[in-house]
Amino acid sequence: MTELASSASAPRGRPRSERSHRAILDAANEILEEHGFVDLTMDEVAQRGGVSKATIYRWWPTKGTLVFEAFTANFLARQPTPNTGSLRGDLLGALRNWIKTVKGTVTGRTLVALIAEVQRDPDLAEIWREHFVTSVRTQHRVMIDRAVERGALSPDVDSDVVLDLVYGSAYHRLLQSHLPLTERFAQNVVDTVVAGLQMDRAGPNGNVKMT
Amino acid sequence: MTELASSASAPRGRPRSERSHRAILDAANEILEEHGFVDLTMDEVAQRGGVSKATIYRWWPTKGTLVFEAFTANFLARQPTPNTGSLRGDLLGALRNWIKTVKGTVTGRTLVALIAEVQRDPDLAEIWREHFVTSVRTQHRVMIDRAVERGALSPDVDSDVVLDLVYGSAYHRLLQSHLPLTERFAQNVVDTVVAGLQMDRAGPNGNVKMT
DNA sequence: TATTTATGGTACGATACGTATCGTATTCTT
DNA sequence: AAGAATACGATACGTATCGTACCATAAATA
Repeated sequence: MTELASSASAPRGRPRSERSHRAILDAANEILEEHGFVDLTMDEVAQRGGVSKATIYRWWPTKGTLVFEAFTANFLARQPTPNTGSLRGDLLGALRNWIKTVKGTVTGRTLVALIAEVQRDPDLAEIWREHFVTSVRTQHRVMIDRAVERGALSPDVDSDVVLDLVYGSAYHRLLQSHLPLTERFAQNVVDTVVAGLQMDRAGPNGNVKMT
Repeated sequence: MTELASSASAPRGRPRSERSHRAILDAANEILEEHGFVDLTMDEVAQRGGVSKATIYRWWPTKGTLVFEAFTANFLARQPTPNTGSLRGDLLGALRNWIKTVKGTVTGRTLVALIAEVQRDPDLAEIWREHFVTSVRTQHRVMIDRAVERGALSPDVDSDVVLDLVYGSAYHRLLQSHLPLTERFAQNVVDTVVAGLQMDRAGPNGNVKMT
């Protein structure tokens, strides 16, 4: 990304300190665990990482972008896409993974805080959509594509709507906190969606014109 | 709330200025329209409302609570619960109302900002759940109860999950902005959910133990 | 009239983001 | 070896904005 012709010519000046890079991200993750996003201050990241604040701002324009990078790799690694042979099994497995990752965890609290921050910072919102939402959804969409390939699902099904139904309802409970993310909830959601999709192969999703 | 025995004894000192009360809420709504939640400052509310900042903080402990009150009545008034005689018609009508209210509007931007603020302020979160989420959901649940009464839906259906599916997916698109809130989206969501619920009267929601 | 409560005006404390400056360090180029 | 380019740590500062403190005054009751 930074330099495509890496072997041809090395960059001119002093190279970026990989040690500082890691120290900053590690410090950010530490503070996130201890205090959470709102009470994480850039001064503390600098102090604990043994770096200057100028160095942080040289590479991350805002607090949000820093926390985003500290968070993302960690989160994505915990979201493998299951492959159980059935749509129901895949969706339920994926939703269970997600719940386990976010429910009552630092990761979950940081996820919530980042979604909140995204609503306040348009620049971060763009990064969020392109580097988080898009990649997660691309991964998740595989489950639906496989079901179509197996012939278990009509190709006319709108995979975006399927993902919105499953994950939208889950994010809803995470953000509104009106009800807990239980195993029963996961099963009800997946069962209802899968039933709704398989009802008619031509499909409820073809009913678009029926008002 | 403030004084139950209103007729028996009037409160002792100078009464609250209803003029200032309204001026503060009006100013807040004005600024929300012009600048949005993040750039709304309490000083500007005070200045534009012709009141002192101390007066604002006497009645609203935080910026979030003030904006919440300025927003809520306005929003709730725009969310009537349709009664079309069918579950599909009701849910689709309600979802269309919601989309119309939030898509590309000041109300929508303020809703988003308040949900973000709720994630940062636990006190506001409690008010939000009790005075917004709960009342909206109570209203919406009527649509499902009516379907059960008509015999169109099993009483075993978990109405909370139904609401989470329909509104969760919609809030998901509002907050993540990955895809637009189109008419087609609304129809797909409602059709899939309704189909999933009616598939088997005993129901997908009875499948809880089947893993 | 005394007491109680609310108001407007304003100054101030606290916090924290993000910028600016400076001398120094590390690397490549010539 | 000298110079150019870039990164680094330290630190002070500007800026914004929330929320509090204090005052004299206004409006109501007892």
